[in-house]
Amino acid sequence: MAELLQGWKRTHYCAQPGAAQVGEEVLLMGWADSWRNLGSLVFIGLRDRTGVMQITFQESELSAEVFELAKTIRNEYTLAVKGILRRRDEKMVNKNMATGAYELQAKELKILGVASTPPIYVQDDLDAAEQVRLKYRYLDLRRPCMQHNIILRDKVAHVTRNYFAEQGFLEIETPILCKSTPEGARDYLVPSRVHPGEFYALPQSPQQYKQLLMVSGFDRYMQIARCFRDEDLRADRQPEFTQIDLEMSFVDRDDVLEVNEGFISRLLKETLNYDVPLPLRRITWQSAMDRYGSDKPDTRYGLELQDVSEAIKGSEFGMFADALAGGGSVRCINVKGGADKFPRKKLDELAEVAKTYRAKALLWMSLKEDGLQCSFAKFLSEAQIAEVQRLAGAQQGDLLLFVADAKNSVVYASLGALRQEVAKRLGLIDPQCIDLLWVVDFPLLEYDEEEGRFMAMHHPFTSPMDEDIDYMDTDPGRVRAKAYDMVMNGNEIGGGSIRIHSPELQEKMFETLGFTKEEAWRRFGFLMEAFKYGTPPHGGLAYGLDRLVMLITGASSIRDVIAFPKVQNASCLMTDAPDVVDQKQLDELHLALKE
RNA sequence: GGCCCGGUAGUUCAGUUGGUUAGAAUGCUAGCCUGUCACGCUAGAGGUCAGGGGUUCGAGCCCCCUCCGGGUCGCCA
Repeated sequence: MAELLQGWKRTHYCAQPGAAQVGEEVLLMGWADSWRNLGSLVFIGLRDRTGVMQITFQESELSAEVFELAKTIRNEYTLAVKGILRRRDEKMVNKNMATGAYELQAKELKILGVASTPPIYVQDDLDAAEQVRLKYRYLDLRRPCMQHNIILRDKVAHVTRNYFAEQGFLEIETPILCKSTPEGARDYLVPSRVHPGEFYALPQSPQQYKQLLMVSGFDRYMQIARCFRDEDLRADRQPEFTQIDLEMSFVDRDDVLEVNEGFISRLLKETLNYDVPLPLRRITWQSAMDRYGSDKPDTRYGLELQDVSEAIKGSEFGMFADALAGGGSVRCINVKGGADKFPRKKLDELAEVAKTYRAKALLWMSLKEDGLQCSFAKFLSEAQIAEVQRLAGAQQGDLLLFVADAKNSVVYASLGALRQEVAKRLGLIDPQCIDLLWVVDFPLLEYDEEEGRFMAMHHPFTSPMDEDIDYMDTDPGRVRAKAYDMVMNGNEIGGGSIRIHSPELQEKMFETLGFTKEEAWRRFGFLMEAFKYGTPPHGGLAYGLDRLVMLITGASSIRDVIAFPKVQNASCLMTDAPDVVDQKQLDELHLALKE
């Protein structure tokens, strides 16, 4: 039977008592982490979020009633124990335990909650399937490593609020029930009871609200904001996630970057005691793509891409000729000393990686001791081969991996992925290294073949660069944006831009995106209307808080840093959401389900 | 929507060429034990082999479908 507290008050957390409390009465509350019954001596490990303290129940020192009760304790029982803190004898000290030099000699005991046999062990070395962990998430979260992640997440939130408050930012909440907007991710919709047939949307981000706050004069805004996107999940993507969202007025790009460099440096100092060298390196989007094949390059290792299109020009090799004729390119990476490390079978595995990203094939050139091996040597002259090797900086023992495609996006994506794969396989990544940089000068627009029009690469409120505005009519693909991403170890941890603050330019942007004037006003009229009443130049940035905490804790999925995450099909294994609802609820919302 | 991997005691797994009553560890239950800390010893309970269908004398194992979980491409302004 569960007992009541009846006035008992905890004096310490489990890991707190030490030399200062020896000989004193201490009252701890927590969960039974372990139990060992030696007959007339019972040991209980008592756990709370700070750690574990050993409790001893000695039959000779206790009333029969208390001792009998102690013998019934099993794992995960919730307990309150009153006792005297003892220093353990030298030979009984447990060096594997933070509190191993002490133990609590119990005098009184309350079993506050009994526990059924837990479906998972509440231990760090648990290897249960994630499916089981998520069904019993409340137990999974008792494990010290999970407690650590969640507590560190709290710390990140604290440092964030403190830093931005010091910088004069105001924390302002924005609505969760919003207006659905086209462009961007699929919205989660909420039906309106009062307005039959109409829907709210959950925010994909507070983007438009924070811009309106700039119009209102709250010139520095921040919010730890929940965002929702109805798209497929990944290890680092959940349907609801948290952003550290910022916006500033009367600033240009460098002002935003500077404030945020201060933030990331403070954050990594206070969480990991890591000193970030400032200012952060900046690399243009174009150069990130050319050198690393990615707009979020991991620059902890080399393996840079090299364009060899010029060298192979004129080759009759179909794959090369097609790539160049189609406006694409042939590029390679040089795996230094890789000639002997990738036998045919492993090259085939790498080819599979490349093919995932739509590369038609992976071509290779291996500079082995006993001569050149190359999948396309017969199509090139000796001079061309020599030139390829020169461009790639190839030496004896190196392995060159090539992708040729008429679409540069395929060449970039597949070689970018190969860089990562090769680096992982060869152990080129120093796990201690933290690599931070800005990627700047993103294209404003990118052409979408399916839609047959230009789409905003970032979002439609992003400002073009001043000197590129004129190209919006003549050559939209060439316009660069005042957009920037912060990248950490090959992960995009934050992104933002200077926004358009002129109603005319905003209208022009919608026009370029193929909106009619009417449509643009219907969807975004409130924003363009607002811009007519005196709008400061403004810009901001948003960090993915979950991703940031994942990187800081070293977790392999953001699920491990979110208390109650969803699984791949966006359901919750613990609550079984989403679920069917009563017909009455549907009727009230004027909804009929499709047969 | 596509591709890949997985689902066998509470948990983690093994299960040979398709062949008797599906095993191990751990956890759990009961008993013994005053210094355990992966406690030990003794005994015991515990299975919809994810679900459905098929092939076969016979299916955990082979085939088909479905469900569930993971990774990934598309998607994610």
